[in-house]
Amino acid sequence: MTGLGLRRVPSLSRREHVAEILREAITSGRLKPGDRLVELDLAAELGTSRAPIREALRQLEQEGLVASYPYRGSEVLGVSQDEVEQVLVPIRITLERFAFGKALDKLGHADLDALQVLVDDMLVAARSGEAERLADLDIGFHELVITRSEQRHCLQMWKTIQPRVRAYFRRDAPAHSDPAEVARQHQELLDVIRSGDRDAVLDAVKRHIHIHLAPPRGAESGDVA
Amino acid sequence: MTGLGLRRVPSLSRREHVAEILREAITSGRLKPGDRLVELDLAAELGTSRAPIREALRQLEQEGLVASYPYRGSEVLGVSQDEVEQVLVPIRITLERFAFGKALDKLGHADLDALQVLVDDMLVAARSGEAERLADLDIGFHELVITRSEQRHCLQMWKTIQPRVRAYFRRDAPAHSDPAEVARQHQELLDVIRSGDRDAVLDAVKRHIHIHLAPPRGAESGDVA
DNA sequence: CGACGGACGATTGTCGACAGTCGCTCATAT
DNA sequence: ATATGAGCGACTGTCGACAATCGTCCGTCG
Repeated sequence: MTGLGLRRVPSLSRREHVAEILREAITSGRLKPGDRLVELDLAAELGTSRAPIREALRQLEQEGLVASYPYRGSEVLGVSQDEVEQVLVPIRITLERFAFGKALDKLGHADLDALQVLVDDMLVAARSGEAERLADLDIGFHELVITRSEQRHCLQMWKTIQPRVRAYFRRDAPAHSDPAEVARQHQELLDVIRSGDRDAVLDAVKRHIHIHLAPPRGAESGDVA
Repeated sequence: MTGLGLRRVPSLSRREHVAEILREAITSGRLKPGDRLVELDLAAELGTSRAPIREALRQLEQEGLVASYPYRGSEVLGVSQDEVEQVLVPIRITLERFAFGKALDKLGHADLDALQVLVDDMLVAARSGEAERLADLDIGFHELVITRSEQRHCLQMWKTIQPRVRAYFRRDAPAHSDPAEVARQHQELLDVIRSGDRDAVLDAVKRHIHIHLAPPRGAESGDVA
């Protein structure tokens, strides 16, 4: 009975709530790679039974944040730089190019305004040094467009890989770019979207993600090894 | 009580078993897009309780084969041609290029022999018209290499998208290429792997998947719309 | 005759209990 | 002292029951 931070909100299933909490704890670094996840402990902590916990763990497993071994429990996973740069970033580009292309015709004025608000907020967050909030806004920007694309498989895959990317950058990557620059990049992208030039958008998305996630570190080339 | 096709095999958890059965039913087309999945029915059918069923459904949901709506159940999803060609294929290429690159140094003689056996079997399957078996061998070939790459995130993502690709081709795509050609393509790829030339392998993988999954249908280009 | 609203059936979400498995400890024998 | 293996906790896997929710059917009222 308890309910430690758990609200009686009916709009969000318990499982979704649990997954959210755990995902946040992992991507934020509060739970580190190698940490063990004991179902009973988590259930007690979140004031629920093990059933929702187990289902949430299955989901996090598919997201690559957690690994489970039969009868031996689950642990938090790490993410390698190679994986992020050579796999996750290209996949994100593929997904977003497809989604942005599909979304172009469907973005209305209200959507463009909402995107502009997000960008404006980014600037505010950047100035006041709220890194967490900046990251949330960044994610919100992309997620809004992908949602508008009405490609649910695409959105779902994006949500699947996103937490891993975020976990990597929050845990292992040093602050990699000027916060204000992040806001500026999104403004640029939004401007291109407004132009309606499909090819330009696809190209901008590619550059945007590359710049944003994998800033040039010098000339690395012999990476696959 | 019963146990309709359910073995007391302890090596495979019930959940994994359920997921396997459902995945097969969906990719084979026995369950069609729009079909409803009722937990209690599935549980009865598979001689188990709802718990493993639910966890399996969560997994299939992440794989994009089914969708669930709170308090309203789950249904089988369809896969569009656009999604396969513009999203799943590029993602598969990204994943496999990365994995094959990583696996190159780790493939021993035994592995190469195993791959050769698979290719030989493909030829047999192709000749006797066993399409199912041919597809299984195809998947086995790629999965073996990816497993050897020892990139578990990569393997897991591959397993996540693979069922969708298979479902699409089994359901909606007409027999798209000569069975014998499939075997030949893999022989070629294996030969390049044997050569050890990394760049050649990466290039071969790209071509292999493109050819195999998206045979030229003429000149389509205005697709994003 | 059509709109509204409560009751019902079907199905999902959650819970607590029990069974099975794993790793470790500790007594025993060599 | 070391190897062995039975016993024991701690935990996960599974089950059956109960609570919550949705869609629909049907009776009532305008």
